[in-house]
Amino acid sequence: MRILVVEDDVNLNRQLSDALKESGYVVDQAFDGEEGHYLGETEPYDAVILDIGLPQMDGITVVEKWREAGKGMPVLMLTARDRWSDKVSGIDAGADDYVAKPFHVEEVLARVRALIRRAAGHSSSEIICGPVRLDTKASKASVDGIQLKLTSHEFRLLSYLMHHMGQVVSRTELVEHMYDQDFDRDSNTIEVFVGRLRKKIGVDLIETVRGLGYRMQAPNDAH
Amino acid sequence: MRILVVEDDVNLNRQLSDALKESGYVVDQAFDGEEGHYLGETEPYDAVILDIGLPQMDGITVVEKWREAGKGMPVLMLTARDRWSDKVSGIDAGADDYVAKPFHVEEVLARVRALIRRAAGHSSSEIICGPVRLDTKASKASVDGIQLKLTSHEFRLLSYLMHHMGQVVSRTELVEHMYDQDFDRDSNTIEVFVGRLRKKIGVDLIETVRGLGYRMQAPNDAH
DNA sequence: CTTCGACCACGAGAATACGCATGAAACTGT
DNA sequence: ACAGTTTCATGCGTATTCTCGTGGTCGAAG
Repeated sequence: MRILVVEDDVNLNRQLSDALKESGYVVDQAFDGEEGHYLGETEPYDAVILDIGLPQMDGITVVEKWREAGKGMPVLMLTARDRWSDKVSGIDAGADDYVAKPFHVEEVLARVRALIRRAAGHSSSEIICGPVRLDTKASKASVDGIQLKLTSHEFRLLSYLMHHMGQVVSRTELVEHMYDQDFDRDSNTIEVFVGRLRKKIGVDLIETVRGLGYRMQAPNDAH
Repeated sequence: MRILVVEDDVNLNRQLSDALKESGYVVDQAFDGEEGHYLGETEPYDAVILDIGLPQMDGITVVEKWREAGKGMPVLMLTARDRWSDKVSGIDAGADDYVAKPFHVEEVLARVRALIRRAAGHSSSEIICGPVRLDTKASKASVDGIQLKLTSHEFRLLSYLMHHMGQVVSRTELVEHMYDQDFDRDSNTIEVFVGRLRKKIGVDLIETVRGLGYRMQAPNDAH
């Protein structure tokens, strides 16, 4: 899962980004409205954390522009004080949620989790696919009840696949959501990781759809 | 749009319900956790507003039970002020959003709007033609409920035909949509693929219109 | 009603593209 | 410097796609 943090306060930005990375997300940072807007429009993020008060272009304008351009990713707004009118207009402009400063980082993390899982159409913080269980809250996964030991990229791969269960996920889509900005596209890294994941969670769970990508699904189709 | 309000404070409950009705929603009211849980499990709501502190059963438990039972409707939680940990656990239990008391009714309305808007984006994209079902989002197709195993070109062909159901689709049109750029015109690949598709989904569904192309249609023509 | 020509279906093999395993090399943080 | 992790290159096996040839079907015209 790839997240964009747009916040001009350098310290706060780093604090948030670090916490997110710790939870296993890939994070891009922006420090003013224009940079943030540009990134959000060109890169595919699973969620955006957006300060409302920003140099160059304020947060509300940024969201509005994204929504006009058809970008639908979930946006969590950071509002300065208890300016509740800001919150309302932010939400109506297209933001999906807000947190008032000052906030606990834990809370922001919980809200980001909720936004991402809601965007994927899941209602609880645990996603279950056959014997595999993904605990988004703790960033852990298990098979048949026993904990998995996954490397960070393996976890990101599993997480993305499980958030898009039943759907075919292309290689490029995976690359875009597992890595930040620049990454050499032609390589078989994804295949390698899929292979390693399959070895750990069982080979039947990730189906390969030739020419399109991969699909995660509980294996009950004998067909 | 039908909304459930679960709140034990009679005044607050009425206040919210009135505001919602004013906005054009249909509103049901509940005044304790058990009643709320029962209603939410038996009636189909588009959104629920749920107080966290309730008699009989607290809000977090209510959400958890709903989620376990597979109920996925968006839930907006009302939390007592400053109970930061409550918010986090509420969100992780499966609530989609929360508002801290005391709140402005305007704000609750904005959030309900946002929740419903989000939920609407998850209607599944399926095309059905007789016994054939095509799920474009998952890149899957089935006949009489059983999964089809289609290759990527077969799927593309089926997809195009089903998107133009009832219309005659010419060979060149198909070629142009199944292949990027240039393609050797003198070849009968399309015919080959139509043949293979017919073998998999049943021969009656794709009618050949001599001299023009193919037409997909549910087979009920006594002709 | 028959015949003719164009159009289409289908099978089987050849050519290709694709995904996978593997192991070595490069990288990372401790 | 070391152990764990990630990246890259190679070659192989196979599913998929394409080509080709034959025979069948349809429709119009005589």
